[in-house]
Amino acid sequence: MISRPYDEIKHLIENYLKKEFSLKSDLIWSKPPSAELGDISFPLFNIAKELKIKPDELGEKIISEISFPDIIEKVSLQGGFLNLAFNRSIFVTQVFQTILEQTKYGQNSTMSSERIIVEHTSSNPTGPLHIGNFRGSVLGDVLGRLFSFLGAAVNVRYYVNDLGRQIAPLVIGYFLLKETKLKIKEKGDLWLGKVYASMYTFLEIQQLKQKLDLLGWKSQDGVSLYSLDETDLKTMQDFLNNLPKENKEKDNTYKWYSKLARVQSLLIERIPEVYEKLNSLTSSRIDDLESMTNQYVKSYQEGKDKLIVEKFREVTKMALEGHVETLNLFEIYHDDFDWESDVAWSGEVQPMLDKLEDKNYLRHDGKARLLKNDTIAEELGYKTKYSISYEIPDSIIVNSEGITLYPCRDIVYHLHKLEKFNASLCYNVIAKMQQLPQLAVRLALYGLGSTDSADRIHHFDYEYVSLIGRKMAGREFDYVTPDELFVLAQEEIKTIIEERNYSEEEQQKIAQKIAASSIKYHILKMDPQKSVSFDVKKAVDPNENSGAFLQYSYARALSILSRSSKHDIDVQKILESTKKEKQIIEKQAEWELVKLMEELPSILIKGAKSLRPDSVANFTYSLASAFHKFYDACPVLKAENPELIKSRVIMVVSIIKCLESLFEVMGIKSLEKM
RNA sequence: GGUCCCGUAGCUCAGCUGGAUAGAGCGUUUGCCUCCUAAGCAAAUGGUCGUGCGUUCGAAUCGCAUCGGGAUCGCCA
Repeated sequence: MISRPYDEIKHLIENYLKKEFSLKSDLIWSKPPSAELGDISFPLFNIAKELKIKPDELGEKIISEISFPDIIEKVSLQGGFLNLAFNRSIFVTQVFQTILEQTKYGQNSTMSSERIIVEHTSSNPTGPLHIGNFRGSVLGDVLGRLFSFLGAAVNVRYYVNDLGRQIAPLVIGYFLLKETKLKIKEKGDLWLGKVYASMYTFLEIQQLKQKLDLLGWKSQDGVSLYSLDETDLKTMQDFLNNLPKENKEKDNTYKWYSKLARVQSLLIERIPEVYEKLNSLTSSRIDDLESMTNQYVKSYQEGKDKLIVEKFREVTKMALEGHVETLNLFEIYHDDFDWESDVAWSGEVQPMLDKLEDKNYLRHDGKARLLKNDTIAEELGYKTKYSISYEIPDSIIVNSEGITLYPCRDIVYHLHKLEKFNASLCYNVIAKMQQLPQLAVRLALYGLGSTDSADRIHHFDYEYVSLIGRKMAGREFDYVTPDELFVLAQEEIKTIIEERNYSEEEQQKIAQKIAASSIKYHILKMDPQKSVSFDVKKAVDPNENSGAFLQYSYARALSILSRSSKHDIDVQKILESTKKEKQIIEKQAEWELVKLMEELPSILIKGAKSLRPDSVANFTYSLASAFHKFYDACPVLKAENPELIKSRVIMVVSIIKCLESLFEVMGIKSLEKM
């Protein structure tokens, strides 16, 4: 356990109060609003009330009866607050020693008894990652790093959703193009995103046309089933307008029609080559895309048709490779990849459904099956346990075609997920949108009797990211990818570096590292629960975001050390002497910096326990900021006297260690020069 | 309509196990490189913490109500 000066003092007073007054509640410490009042403060109101004494009287008693250790220099009482000031020299000597004696400052074994799975990203292999799901990647990555820094065994997994119905049109389109020997000139996942957007639109247009046919609209002869040409648009509009108002389908169909017309023209504008080429291929080669899609999905789910399996795997692997490439740019890595299709082929889905059926936890609606979420939650005490008082809606897990839906595989997957790593905890870093399906999985596990497993699985949810003024939509090929942000950020950064004397190669390297950390930091620093409207300009602006600010503080610190020999200062020697000598604090900037450095270990623990990786990011910012202030206010190598030089050199070494730990936790690369 | 999340400075956000005068960055204005990297520092500007009521010695923080924004609620994941 970490012993902090703050905690020591707290325990000292607390123990006194417990012994003398048999105090029951905990003592709380806070920071005084201004430096003159001291460094640590105890509001006495609550406990004074419990002990039935006036706050000031209690304060007097504490002051007169406790003999404070040397580290406390001043004790005072002010309006019910007991304020204490540290002896800066003793405090700093102690902090420096703690920092220097650890290989990695802040690393500890708080979580060493845990084995934790972090599942993150798990994006659909239908296109590139975009900043929406990338937010999950960043959060999951840092969460994993944090747990691992605190001693937990961490296993980072990616669940590949390769079975979704939406993959089939992509696979169909991909092979239509492949047969034409078309060369792919861009990143695979981006390419697939274009194919997916096109094919899905064709499918929807077909469905719309069929729907309108049912309502009595007649499509023209010789017009493609998969596109809305001008005559289509006109006759559809007229037809829909002339439908009687009371027709229930009218409004929705009209909306659908308008949306598709818009999407079609958007895609023609954005990705003309792919869209038009695929349109003609699909029109001439495929009679009925919808039934082909269903056939493909069914066949892949069964996994018996080798050719189909190969086709799906080829496409999904291509997408996945693209995702991994993107993630690696940002120092984000996975240990294992689990394929949804493997879960389906394990043959365990049907027995699982049967079991739920036997226990009467499924509701039938035609061929469709619904999980009786509320019944399970009620009967098995889930509602009481997690104090849920509202009614949980049922979830569809098998559709009316008899096709099992995503949650079915997810349930089976989760039955085994914990075993795969012998995990004590599992965090699924998944968008908030998935709240209900995630709850359904847990409830299904309850229903299946795996209560213990269910309780160890947590949905770490984060809000979605939108672009300013619009939503991101894969089906409209409208999203911002981390890759393009990376390129933009690099360009911005290069304009700054150009003024310095770096070689082309160095420039490139530096720009890459800064771009990656800046984007990552920009996303990480925000509360996961806040929905974000993403401003590309701001994400990429080196002045706006502070990823560079952090790296700059590190580079500045290193640069001081690298110049030490020129000033005849032997850093190694100074470090060796720290155990014997007392350190000096002269200026306020130094004092603020030391106090922050002292907090680092507890910030990490708090961040991990409260599942707030963003708090680590924001702390790092404060620390870097305090260092910049120190840098400006306190010359190190040219300090007034040798003692001060020593203390400040140790300060620099300490801040470097602090930043190294924090960078490791956030997956930010440090730069020696920038 | 039910459920969940969010409303803090012109903009983007910290602060929320209740604590003293609510903090950063961007923006606007002004200083600081003969001195360890100016991607920095210092200063000015800017807030009835959505609104109301309640609990409390004390509320941005807790409770209730209300308004506004977002997500989700039977066949997509």
